[in-house]
Amino acid sequence: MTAIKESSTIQENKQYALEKCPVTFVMEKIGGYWKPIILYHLSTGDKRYSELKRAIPAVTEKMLIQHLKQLEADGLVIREAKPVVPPFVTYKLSSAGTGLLPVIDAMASWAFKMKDGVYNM
Amino acid sequence: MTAIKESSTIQENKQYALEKCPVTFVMEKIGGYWKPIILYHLSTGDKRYSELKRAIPAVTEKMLIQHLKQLEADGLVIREAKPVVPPFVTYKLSSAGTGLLPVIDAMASWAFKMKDGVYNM
DNA sequence: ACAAGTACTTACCCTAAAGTATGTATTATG
DNA sequence: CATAATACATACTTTAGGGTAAGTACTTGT
Repeated sequence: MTAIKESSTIQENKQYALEKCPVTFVMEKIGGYWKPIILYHLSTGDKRYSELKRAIPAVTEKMLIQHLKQLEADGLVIREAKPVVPPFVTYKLSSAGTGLLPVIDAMASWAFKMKDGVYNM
Repeated sequence: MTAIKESSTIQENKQYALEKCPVTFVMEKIGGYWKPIILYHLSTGDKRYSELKRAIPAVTEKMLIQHLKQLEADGLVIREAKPVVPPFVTYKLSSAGTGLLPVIDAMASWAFKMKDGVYNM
C-alpha cells in the first residue's frame, strides 16, 4: 500500500466529507474498483481466495488481496485461515458486510431500470 | 516492424465490469468524489450553481462544474439557464436522478447504523 | 530433483482524477 | 471608470489508485 500524505487538500476534504456526508462514508468503504464485485461474489456464500480469483478473472492478485485486506480492516469481511499447507483461507461477509447488501441491491435495481430505459421520458 | 500498442488493461477491465456488474455501472455514474454530495443537495429541490457552491464550501469550482456537466451528460441532472445577465442557472434531478435516491438512502441508512455500532457484535 | 498449487508480498510504473490558479463575458451600479 | 456578481473555462501540477512483473514459503505428487 502506498503511504498517504496527511497534509494534502484531498485528505482534508475527505475528512470534511466523511463527517458531513454518510454517502461518502459508504463510498470510502466500497468505492474501490473491485470491492463491489468482491462483495457480490461473497454475498452468495463463503469463498476461498482462489475461488474468488477464478470467479473474477480480470482482477490481478495484487488488487484482489489489497481490497480483501481493506474490506477486512473495515470490518466488512471476515478472513478465516486454517493452519494447513497448502494454505486454506476463506472469506465471508461480516454482519456489517451483510448489511450492505440492500445498498448493492438498490444499485443493481437502478442499473437495470436504466438499461431497460425506464427513466427515458 | 514496430509493435502496436494494444488497448490498456484498465479499459478492458472497465468494459468487463460494466457489462458484468451493475454495481460498477452505478459507480461509474456516482463514483466521482463530489457527485453523491451534489446529488444529495439537489434531492431537497432545485439549486442555482452559486447555491450549490455555497452549500458545499469545500468543493472547488472546477470540480463542481465538472461533476455537474458529467451528471448532466449522464442524464441524472437537468440544467436550466435563463438568458439573463448576470446568468441564472438552476440544476435539478431528472427522473433517473430521482430514481437514485433510494440508493442514497440505503447508503445513508447503513452509514448511520455503522456509526451507531449496530453491526458491532 | 523439481514442478505445481496456495496465499500472499514487494518494487516499480502509469494514468485518471482531483486540486491550484487564473482568465472570460456580460451588465448594472457607484 | 472600475468594481461586483454570475457561471463558467483552461493550463498546469499533484496525488491516489490501479497495473505489471517478479518473488516468497511450504508441502505434495511424479
